Amino acid sequence: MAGRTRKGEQTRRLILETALELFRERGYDETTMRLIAERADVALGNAYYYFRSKEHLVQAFYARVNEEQRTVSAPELARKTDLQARLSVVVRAVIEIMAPYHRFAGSLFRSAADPRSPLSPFGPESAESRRRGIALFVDVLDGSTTRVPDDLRAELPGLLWLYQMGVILFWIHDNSPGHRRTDRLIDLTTEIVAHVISLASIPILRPLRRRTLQLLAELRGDEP
Amino acid sequence: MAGRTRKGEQTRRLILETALELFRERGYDETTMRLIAERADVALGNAYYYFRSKEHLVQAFYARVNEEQRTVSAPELARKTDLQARLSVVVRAVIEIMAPYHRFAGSLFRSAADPRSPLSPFGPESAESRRRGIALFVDVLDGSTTRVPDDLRAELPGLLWLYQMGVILFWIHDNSPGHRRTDRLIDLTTEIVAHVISLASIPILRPLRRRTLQLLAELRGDEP
DNA sequence: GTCTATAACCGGATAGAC
DNA sequence: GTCTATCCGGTTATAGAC
Repeated sequence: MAGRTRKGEQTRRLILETALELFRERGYDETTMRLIAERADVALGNAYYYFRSKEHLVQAFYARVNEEQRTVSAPELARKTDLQARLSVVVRAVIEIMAPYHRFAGSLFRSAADPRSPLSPFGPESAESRRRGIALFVDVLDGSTTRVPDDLRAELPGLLWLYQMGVILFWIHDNSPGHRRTDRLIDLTTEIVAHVISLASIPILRPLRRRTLQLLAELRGDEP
Repeated sequence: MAGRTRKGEQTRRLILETALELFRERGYDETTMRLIAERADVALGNAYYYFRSKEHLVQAFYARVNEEQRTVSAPELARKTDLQARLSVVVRAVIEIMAPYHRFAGSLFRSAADPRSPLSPFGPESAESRRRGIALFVDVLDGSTTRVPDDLRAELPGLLWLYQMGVILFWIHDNSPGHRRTDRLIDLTTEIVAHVISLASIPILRPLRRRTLQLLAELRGDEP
């Protein structure tokens, strides 16, 4: 594997930092591999030695966002027990971290939806980063005072992670100053989501809940 | 504009049919503009004369799917009044029509999520095709016997169109034979969706409904 | 307005020498 | 690990024929 020696690690890091810098400055398409290599003062082929493709640079970006999201949210999560508040903290964090990459993130989501792309958040190459993303929502739930029915508890983190993906998709299309519209979306939707979760226990909705859970259970299992 | 004369229309059609054929056979990336031109027996430049980019060929694909979905669903819609049944008809239709393009559709959804891509279903270039897609769900609702609160009625077609996009996204990732898993998803989710819509009228859920509609109202208006 | 032919540019990706 | 040279395909440009 690439980047095993001290020197290799340094070169790898240099290339990644340069790439992220350029992504922020110019977006995805305008950032050519040639430009990354040039600014990092390495040969084009060398960039490809460390990152098999331009898309693999993006995987590295995902991993970093993930990591920072957890770090940034931790102190606030330690202080809050209200489900809406906790949800809001982590979702706001991910948007805040990605903020400098707004333009970049747009082109990014391209590959995200392609199942054969190594960048698809649903694909096998992203399993690890997805697992970590979902794990954060396990913490969000575990630390909250809201009562969640046991059957739902198992599925909820994955659903909340999907919800977060939805927010990110919205943010990508949001050009309001300081992503105000996305902030507002988070305000309103975390409230709705928390409300729905608390309603999930009431009797009239039991059939709906059972049906929904059955659906989720069925869809698990023979995923490619 | 290109394709105004009879002959031009024919050439345009020839290029499009050839492209769709190749998309079915080889997917998106493997289908080069050079290959399309070659098999259609036109010059490369001529293909670009009728379709400004490879992505514009895809817009044409969207339009056709849209059109066929309406045609194929029409007879069944004329006979059914149950909301779940009607929903099921149109969503199944769109999957059936796209079935031969499964691999192709995967790479397709790439550009779909990029707001700056001419293919984004949320972008201005797709406004017309989106409008038509949503219009079909207006028909689905209008012909059904389910009672829908007035405030919700305005928003629902757009939401159902989004739901359909979700199904398509699932289908893209579905490799089960004969897209059985997607069929099952449609069974279960149309039932859930229809159920939720019918529940929307009951009093306990009124606050939730109001809040959700307020959210949607607020998000409309200053979209980029 | 339609179309051909051909050359060129650009950027992602790879091969193979050092 | 790193470089240079090269391939490949989307896209553009040009010049001219019907």
